[in-house]
Amino acid sequence: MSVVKSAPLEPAKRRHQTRQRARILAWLRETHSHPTAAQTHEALVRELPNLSLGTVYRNLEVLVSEGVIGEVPSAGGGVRYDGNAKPHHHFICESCGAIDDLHIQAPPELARKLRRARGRTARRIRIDFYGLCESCEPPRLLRGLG
Amino acid sequence: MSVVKSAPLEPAKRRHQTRQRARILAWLRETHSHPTAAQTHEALVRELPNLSLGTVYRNLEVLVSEGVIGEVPSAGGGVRYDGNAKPHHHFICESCGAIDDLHIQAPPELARKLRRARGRTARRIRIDFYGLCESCEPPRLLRGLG
DNA sequence: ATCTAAATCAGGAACGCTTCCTGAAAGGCC
DNA sequence: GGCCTTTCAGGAAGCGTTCCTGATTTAGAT
Repeated sequence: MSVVKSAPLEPAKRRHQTRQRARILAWLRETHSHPTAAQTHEALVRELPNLSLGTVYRNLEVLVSEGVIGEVPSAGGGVRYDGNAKPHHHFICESCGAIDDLHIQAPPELARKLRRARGRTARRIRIDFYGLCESCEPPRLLRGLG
Repeated sequence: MSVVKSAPLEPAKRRHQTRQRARILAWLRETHSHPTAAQTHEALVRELPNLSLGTVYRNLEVLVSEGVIGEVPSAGGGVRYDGNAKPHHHFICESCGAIDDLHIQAPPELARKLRRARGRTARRIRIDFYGLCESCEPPRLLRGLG
């Protein structure tokens, strides 16, 4: 048996703060798009010339696990990241794949419906609206002439 | 310039019906889980010994584009397939990843909120509830003693 | 400021899932 | 049955992600 070390209370995990992670988070927050890991790397490699793609992946993973950023499963199967940690929903363009944040609340009715249907409680509800964004929507003239 | 062929009206696309595609669809429908392409292949390769994984991918893609089955972007980043084409939503267990179909309707209020917030119309709304499924939920005795 | 141990990094190799390519087989239509 | 097209199996190629290595950076103590 091993003796329990009387170490001082320590946080879940000791983390160093690094320039790389700080820049990744900052850029993710000032960007309103929802970039992939590769896009994040591409955007930052100018100011951190030897930032490696692996580092980007690792740090995105860390930030997600800390709940500082969010993941958005995107259309093409890839994962995208979202610098906005506050719960919100998305409008996703079926044509160009653009993702737009929606700051609307899920109606409490939904939680009730779930409880009725399954007796379960949702810790989180995610709502994705699919449609055509403003740029991809064909102009009215071509649509509703009849 | 080329002369326009006076071909008879033909459906969107002419498709052969094949045993492979039929079995993939049938199995997807009788399965209540939401399998990946690999799992689908694994399940069918017994009765169709030289079914190739590429064929599974191609046919799943065809069935999705026809709207006969649905895609469910799953937690691990992979894509899962859903033999149930009728629109429905999902309850996803945060612990074990199980996906359960919910046959509830999105409240019309949601479409209104979207219109108010962005002036867009949703062709489809996806709602994912995240929580703990029955098997993963800790028993009441351990929870609410206080 | 210097030193030390642990965390993190860059770079590249390895891995797994998905797509693409080819010749062969089966389906649909006459 | 005969012909043309679609679909198939199998394998190679492609792409995104994870893993591995030794080198570097960080935080905290001296």
